[in-house]
Amino acid sequence: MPRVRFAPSPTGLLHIGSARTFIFNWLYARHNNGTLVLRIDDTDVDRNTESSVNSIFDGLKWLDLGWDELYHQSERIDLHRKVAWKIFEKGLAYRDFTPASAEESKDHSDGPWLFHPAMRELSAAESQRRADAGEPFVLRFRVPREASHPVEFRDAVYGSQSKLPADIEDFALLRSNGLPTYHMASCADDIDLNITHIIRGQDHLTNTFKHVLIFEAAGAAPPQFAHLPLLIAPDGSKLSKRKHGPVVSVTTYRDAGFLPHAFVNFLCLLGWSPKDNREQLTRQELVDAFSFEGINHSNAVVNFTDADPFDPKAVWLNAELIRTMPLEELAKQLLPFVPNAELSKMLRVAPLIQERIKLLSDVSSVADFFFLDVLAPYDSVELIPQKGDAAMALAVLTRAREVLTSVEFNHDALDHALRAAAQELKIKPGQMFQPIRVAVCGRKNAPPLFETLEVLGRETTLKRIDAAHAQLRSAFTLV
RNA sequence: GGCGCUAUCGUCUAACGGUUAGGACGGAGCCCUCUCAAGGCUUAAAUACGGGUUCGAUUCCCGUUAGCGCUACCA
Repeated sequence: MPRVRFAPSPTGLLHIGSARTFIFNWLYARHNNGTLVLRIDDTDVDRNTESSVNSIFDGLKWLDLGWDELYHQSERIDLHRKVAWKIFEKGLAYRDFTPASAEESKDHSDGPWLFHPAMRELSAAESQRRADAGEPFVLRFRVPREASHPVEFRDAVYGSQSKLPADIEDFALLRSNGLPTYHMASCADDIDLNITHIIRGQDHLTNTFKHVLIFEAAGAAPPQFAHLPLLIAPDGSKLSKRKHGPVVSVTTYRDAGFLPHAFVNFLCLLGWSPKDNREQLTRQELVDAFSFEGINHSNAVVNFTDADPFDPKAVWLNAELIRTMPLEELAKQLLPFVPNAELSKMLRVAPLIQERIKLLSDVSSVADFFFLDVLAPYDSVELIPQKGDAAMALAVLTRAREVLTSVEFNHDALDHALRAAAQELKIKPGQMFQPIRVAVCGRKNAPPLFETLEVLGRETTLKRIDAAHAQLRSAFTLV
């Protein structure tokens, strides 16, 4: 049974790239009947924040996928240290007493910095003596320099990888404050938690050589690796909160009214494909179709602009899902996006807007007039129908008021009565409907008229027609 | 600078050496229609560049260019 892990570091809001890594881990685990471990990588005490941890949980819970086991790396530091010193005892790591302040002298301009020769060659006795004297040091991995054969591993996505030791620096295992580095903590935990597959972003591909070295030094077989192409911005740069703002954060999508599954579906299509032209997949279909073979090698652009912060494909996927939702479910989901709305009302509004909204939050701009007591001000010109004038609008409203006072408020009755009224006035149905629509909705673009009136009811309808009538008369000083 | 990864329509992607290079989103147009949507139909749009290998390269190899990543006592 495979065991995979998602290991976010809580240094900010949950990033959509992290969310995708989580999703791919989840898919792999579910596809293979495995276990998904959530591990909070919080060893960097200076940068970790409580709110960031909360943001991660908020985001992951919203995705509604779940996980099987939970660990906090900060509670496992003793284990990390133990493994580090085990590696030291094997002679595969050494103390480096170079002060942190001298680290800037590392020369990167001409090839990579590899190690401080004097420190790497320090005798065991001398090393021990200085440590006993309380001199601070970092514990560095002793990358084998004699061996000329490369470090190798096979990535499930990118294939065979190899790197010469001459290109790998003696990286740190333990910091001078005694805390493990990311590499040390991560590998020690992966070993201890029996992780069989590490699925993570491609930014770790070159780090993996170090990790292979650690696994071997610790006497453990390296797990399988699968690196994912990165998510990038339209300009090709990496997505960053500082540069691209809220679009990189999962909670932004939640707050904008994305359905969790639409978001998951969208993210899956970034860097992975089922290879059979399917775009909309259910959760189960994703689980069934997922494999490392379907993962691409090149970075994927999340297509957003300043004007349009969400990738159009994500929006489309969301709209498609909204259209196929059961109405009761849709109404419930819509409720939080309209202040003071009641479920009973929303249940009647939902069918009218189901195919007119792309995001749940659109309800507030598309259906606001159903929930308002008094309409927001609108331009009287809007009341004037196509190829008509103010007089026509006034005539329509006058006649409409008469008709709507007596007609039964259901779709067919309204349909017949209003069309008949149009015929009487010798105008087109469209010319009849527009002034009424604007009068009751406050705008030209709205759901179909008869259904709308039905939901609004006679009282509100007449009140708004009267208001429009009065507004029109004063605006055009008509009799 | 060194090392690594990558390169198909604007974007996401398909095409185990042989296709009129396919699909989706978005765009444009038409139809439907009480507005807006939804739906239907049509359409524009791509193999980064240069060399090989081959009867034949989007596909394999090399180079160039470009992008990204790593090169921390961050993760």
